[in-house]
Amino acid sequence: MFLKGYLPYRLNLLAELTSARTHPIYRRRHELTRPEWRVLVNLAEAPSLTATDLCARVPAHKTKVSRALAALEARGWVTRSADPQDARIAHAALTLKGRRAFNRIRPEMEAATEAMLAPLTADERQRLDEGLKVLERLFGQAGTPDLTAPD
Amino acid sequence: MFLKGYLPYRLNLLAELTSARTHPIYRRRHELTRPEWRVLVNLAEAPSLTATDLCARVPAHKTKVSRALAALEARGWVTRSADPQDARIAHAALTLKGRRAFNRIRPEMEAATEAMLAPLTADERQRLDEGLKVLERLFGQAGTPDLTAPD
DNA sequence: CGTTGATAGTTACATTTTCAACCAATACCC
DNA sequence: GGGTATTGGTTGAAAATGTAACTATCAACG
Repeated sequence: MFLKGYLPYRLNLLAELTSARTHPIYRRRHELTRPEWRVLVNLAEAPSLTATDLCARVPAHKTKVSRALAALEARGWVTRSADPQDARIAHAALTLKGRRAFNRIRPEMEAATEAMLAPLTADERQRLDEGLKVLERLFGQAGTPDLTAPD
Repeated sequence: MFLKGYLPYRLNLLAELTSARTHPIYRRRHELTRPEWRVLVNLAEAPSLTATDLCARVPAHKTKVSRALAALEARGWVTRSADPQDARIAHAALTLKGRRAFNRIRPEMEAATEAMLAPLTADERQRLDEGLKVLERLFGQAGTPDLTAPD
């Protein structure tokens, strides 16, 4: 069988299966698309970021980030302020309302993830983490594909 | 930091990074969407499958499978034949042309994956496989989310 | 300065995906 | 049988994404 040992398939399947538990939380319960959620998380972890920063951190193509920022701004969760040096750049930051929203959503996400992983022993969690780290190191160094560009 | 240790994010990112290497092959070089490619692979591994079988194996929502099958059929890579017992069911199978196409694409996909993993030692590959198996076992047994339904 | 090229970000259009009906055929049940 | 619910699969409209082109600003160099 080709599929069962095929790494991109295994990863995509596992990613979908885990997302199936968490996606509905931000999607249905909080009406956020995935790029919006990711932008929200990243903004929650930094005082302010430009769209380009977000592209690298999310990571996502700039059109996704642009639309996610526009949606979050329209919702009053994000403000953008012009850079004093460079008029092309805007610095995005969470508003108080945005931070409160994140603080509401975050524990729901963590609870869903923990519930999913509950049956795993400490040793299994360790092995899972090790395995993912192998790939993360691989991509961390060498020619990481540029996700900010389209395929 | 919330994100760095957050499993769904880690898995999605790794899945995207690996797919970034393989996706262009079936996408650009062979003009296949991802659902079409997955349906193709699954049909290559079974003599024939119904749309419902494919939904479970791909896994994907039935509209994706329906459209993928229609596209592959239009291309002459798949034929569908009616079930003699139940007129609702159609059995899909690869044509010779479809099988040849798969036989052309498969080694390209394997080569791209192997090139990506080339820097890994045997031990690292082992740890990666172990880690993924932990999750696969977890989902294999308990309440696996139903990907054939929408979120 | 003035032209040329790069960069930050948005917008428009095509393709995909999602989601909610929908049709046809079968199973269930009285 | 005859009604009702289920199942297999398709279709159409709306939402999301990918892609390319575009605007505006800045940098570099003559």
